[in-house]
Amino acid sequence: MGFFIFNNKTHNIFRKEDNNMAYEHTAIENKWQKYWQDNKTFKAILDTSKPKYYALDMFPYPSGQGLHVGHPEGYTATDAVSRMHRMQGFNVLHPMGWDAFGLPAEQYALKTGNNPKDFTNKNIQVFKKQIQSLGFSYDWDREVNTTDPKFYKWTQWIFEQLYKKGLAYEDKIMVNWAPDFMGGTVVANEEVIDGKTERGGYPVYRKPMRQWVLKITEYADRLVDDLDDLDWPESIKEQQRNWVGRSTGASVFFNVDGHEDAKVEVFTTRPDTLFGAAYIVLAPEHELVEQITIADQADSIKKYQDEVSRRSDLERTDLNKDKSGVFTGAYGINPVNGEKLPIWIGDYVLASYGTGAIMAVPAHDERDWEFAKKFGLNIKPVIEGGNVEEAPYIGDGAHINSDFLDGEQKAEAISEMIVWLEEHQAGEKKVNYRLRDWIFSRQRYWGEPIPVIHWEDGETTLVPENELPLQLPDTNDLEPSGTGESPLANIDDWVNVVDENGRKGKRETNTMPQWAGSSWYWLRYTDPDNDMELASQEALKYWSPVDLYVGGAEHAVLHLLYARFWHKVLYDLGVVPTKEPFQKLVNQGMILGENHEKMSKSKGNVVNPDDIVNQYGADTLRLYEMFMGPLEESVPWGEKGLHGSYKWIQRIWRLMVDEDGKLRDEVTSDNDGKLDKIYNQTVKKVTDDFDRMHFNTGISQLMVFVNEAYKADKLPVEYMQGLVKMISPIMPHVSEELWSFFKISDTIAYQTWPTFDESKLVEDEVEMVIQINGKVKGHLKVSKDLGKEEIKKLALANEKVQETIDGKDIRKLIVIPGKIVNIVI
RNA sequence: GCCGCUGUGGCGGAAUUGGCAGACGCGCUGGACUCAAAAUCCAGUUCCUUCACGGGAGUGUGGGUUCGACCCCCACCGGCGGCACCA
Repeated sequence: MGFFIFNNKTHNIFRKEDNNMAYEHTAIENKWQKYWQDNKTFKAILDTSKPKYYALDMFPYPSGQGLHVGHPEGYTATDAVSRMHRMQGFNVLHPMGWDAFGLPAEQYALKTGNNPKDFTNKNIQVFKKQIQSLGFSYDWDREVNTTDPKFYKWTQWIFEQLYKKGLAYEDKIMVNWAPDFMGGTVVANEEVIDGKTERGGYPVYRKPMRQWVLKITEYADRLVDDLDDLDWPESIKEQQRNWVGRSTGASVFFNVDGHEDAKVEVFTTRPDTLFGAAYIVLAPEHELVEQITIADQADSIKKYQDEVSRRSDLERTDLNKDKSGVFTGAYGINPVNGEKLPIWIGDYVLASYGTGAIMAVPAHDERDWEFAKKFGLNIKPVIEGGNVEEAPYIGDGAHINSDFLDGEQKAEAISEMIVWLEEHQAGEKKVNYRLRDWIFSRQRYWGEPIPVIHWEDGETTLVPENELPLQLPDTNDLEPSGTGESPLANIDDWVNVVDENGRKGKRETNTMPQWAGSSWYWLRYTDPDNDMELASQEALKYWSPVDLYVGGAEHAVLHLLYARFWHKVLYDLGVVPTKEPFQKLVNQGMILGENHEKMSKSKGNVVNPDDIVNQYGADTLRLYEMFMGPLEESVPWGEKGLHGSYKWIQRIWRLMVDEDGKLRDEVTSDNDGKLDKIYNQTVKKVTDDFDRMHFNTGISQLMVFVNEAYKADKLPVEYMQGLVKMISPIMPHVSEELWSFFKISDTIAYQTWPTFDESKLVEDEVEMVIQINGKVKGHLKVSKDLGKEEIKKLALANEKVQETIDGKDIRKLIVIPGKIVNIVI
């Protein structure tokens, strides 16, 4: 215990009367937030002489609920990375904005007769204030807002480019029609859960409707292949691959017996099992059904089709695993052996995937096997192994009953069959995708208007580029159209247009989905005020790509896939310089309630960040969220842990500041060397851990250093400055305040990140472990350069070792210099 | 059902290349300071056993590879997330 502790004790006596100089989080945080704002400390300026770093958060939807403690977790992580990079000499772009189109604002407006714009702007103000109270180093001059016409001008511009490239088209397609939802609207597949709308839980029906669709399928291969070069979590890449669902196989053509003009095309990933095909199944909606059905079966087929069309998706999949189907009476000819195969229809074959028709190989496919068992169809094995009467055999094996494929294994048989099919014009190699084109229109007011005009003569044109943005009309009187169109259909002034020749037309009343703005917003941050381009080439070249993108895993597929798609289209147009938008992606985990359950109002376990900031301060909240566990994991909130973080900040404060509010006398330029090793170790570990976003372990190393510093008599000023710098990415306010004691610079934000001296880390003596049969029996302090033989001798001479060996034979002796000796007896 | 992740003290979590399991924090226990409490500082804290010295067990379970396994391999069990008749 050094005199420093003693010193502290004596001062404690006076603390009761005078604790003015204690850590005052509110005053400090207000002071520095104002300083940063007034001085535009974090303004990012394009400067090609410096290396850039682009750290991005997924921008939030500014809901009326305000900020949740989950938000600051990811934000603090990117903020810490940004602050550290600034200190390491990078030119950092760290922006924030608002994904502000969306359903709640429109619902609110419909209910209350207000304008969604005002409501949204109010929510943004609340969100912004809350976010600013946490001290993030955003460049607020680059704030974007998807609902701002200056922003959505370019969303519309991108739509027009898609249209010109043939990637946006209108189609009458089956959509998810939710008549009870907001006066009737269409929702995307991904917004339907168990036959109900994701929000509100209204029933959803299939209905054909005119929709705008984006041809994302054209990019399917690139969306899969380009994942390989990205530094993303494997789970997210896997989800995207599954979503695109690329599968390689073959198309096989079956002629229909007695119908010269009819041909059934099936898709299969197992063309090698063609000799085992027992029957063919068409989706009930398949276009050939009517043509080939024989008169006797027509009634039952019709009845079945009606039945199926009334079934919801829920009944077709989840609830009904029982196979159903009806025989058409027609037969297909197996091209490889001329066998006649009965053609059935059944709803286990989906019209939307592949060709809507399959060849059934019941011996080697579970679904086909169930169907065949139920309807007593032939089950013929073509691969050895298993008993196909008992269960389908899915594994690999030698082919049998397969003519020229007999004896071959799966992979070989597949390629040989494809060669045969192509030679005989009976089929071809084929790649299929699960991914469907992206339904891009919504029947809503509060979204970007689709810049299209439908003229009375049937022509469809884009709104000319120089007339963009096509603004949403202001209105306080939103009415559901009731027809399935958006409320815009009621606003005659806006909908009806006349061109210079007197031709009449109507504007497209569909608007874009919420995904539109978020599919390109990160580009706008690079040059947010540009009226001529979505961003200048110079800015895009300098700042692209996003180096670090942090957000929740709930956007694993939709947002991140749509964003990649748009980015690739813009890349093809020469607008952006990189193939992919986000080089590194990190998903922060969820913050759970204290009861380990997801935070929700109904469970009463929601923590409001405002309360934490008031009681403990933003630095404590930031520290706690970074210390509570690995960023990627879901971790439960704990009030006790939060309090511990608060105490640690005060402990640092007291380490350096005395009761008179001055730097302690122990902080000195006189270095007695006692903290050399731990300090250099700390710089090394913290730099490394923060770099890898392992904040919890980096912070723990800083705690170790502080604990050591408390035991030291002298606190070298250089080390104290280094400490303040190292905590500044996590706790920026208190760091600025402590930094100001050194009177070096006004702000710590651009001070140089500490470096470590490697020579201070190596010790002349190392402690080695002596094990006997893998169990630790003793330790050995030796010179780090000592040779194996000497170590061996010393180890064997150890008293404890002698005792344990007790004259037994040594069977083996392993020496790893500097680490371990293991004696096997 | 399939795919991915995950399982370590009372709790959150460490262990970077296969080399002393449990860093750091919370909680708890004890001590110092105080009339007292709070705060602070110091020390201890995986479990079982022992007054103690010591001994034994131990990273979801069972096996394997290795001088040595939280770490690698095989099988199984539990938790979380995703997909789900995708041919």
